[in-house]
Amino acid sequence: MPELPEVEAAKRYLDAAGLAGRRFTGADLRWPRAVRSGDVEEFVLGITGAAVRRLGRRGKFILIHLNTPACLAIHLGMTGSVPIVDAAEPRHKFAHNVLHLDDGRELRFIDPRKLGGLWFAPDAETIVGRLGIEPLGRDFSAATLQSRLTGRSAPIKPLLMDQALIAGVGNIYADEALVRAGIGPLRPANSLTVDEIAAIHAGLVDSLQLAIDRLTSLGTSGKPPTSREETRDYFLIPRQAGAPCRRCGDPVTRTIIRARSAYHCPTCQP
DNA sequence: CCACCGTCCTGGCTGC
DNA sequence: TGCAGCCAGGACGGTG
Repeated sequence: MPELPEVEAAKRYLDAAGLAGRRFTGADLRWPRAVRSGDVEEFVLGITGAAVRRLGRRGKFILIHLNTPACLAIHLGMTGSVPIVDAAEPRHKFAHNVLHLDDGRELRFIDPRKLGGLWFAPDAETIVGRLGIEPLGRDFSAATLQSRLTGRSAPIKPLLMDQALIAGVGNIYADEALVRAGIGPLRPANSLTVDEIAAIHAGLVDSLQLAIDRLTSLGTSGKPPTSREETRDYFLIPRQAGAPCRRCGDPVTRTIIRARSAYHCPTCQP
């Protein structure tokens, strides 16, 4: 479930928790398969002793830039979270992997369904270099979106979720962008007009920014935001078939597109 | 380029 | 109440 807004909120949480400037003193990897960058030994050796220079985000990846100057990256998958807690605190059942800090705290990677992951690489580009454009970046415009969609005959929704095309958009915000634009998820990308693409662009930017504003207004104290309960009521499209569309009140429809649940309002999105 | 499949995982749900 | 079985979800690799 964490998509760009939730990952951004998690990154801001880590910033607020004072991760920058801290040094990793070691790692306890009880679920080593979470390390996706290859060698687990290399991961542990790479971060141990390294200090955090600054935090960043690219798509759905949290980037922890080190002073070495390698990079540690975290992907939350669907159920991941990254609280920083005192090492003495009892460990959560699913806190399989723990990175020790030099101030007596630890960064715990909690991930019940184990779809998230950890990366270590000499530089961030190695990890996130293949990602597409940042939808909240300066160079993401209706025109750039259009150029990236030209010649594509696939339905628009899975294209919006293609990380190599646009970084950070997942199932929920793709649906949100499309309902804002009034466009059905199955519309072939090459059938969209310039105005429709502009509406999708605006819908994407609006829904992502609104979610970030909401998540961060909840405050960064305590545990990282988990999104679900916190944003669910603010989605235009309820994620339940038959539930009323928040815009027109008509029941929304659930469609399976590429093995993903797509919710849309047949009235608002003809 | 497009579509589909399997893989990773387990909490939470449905149906019997 | 118990239990079996399915499903969701993101990314990636493979096949046609």
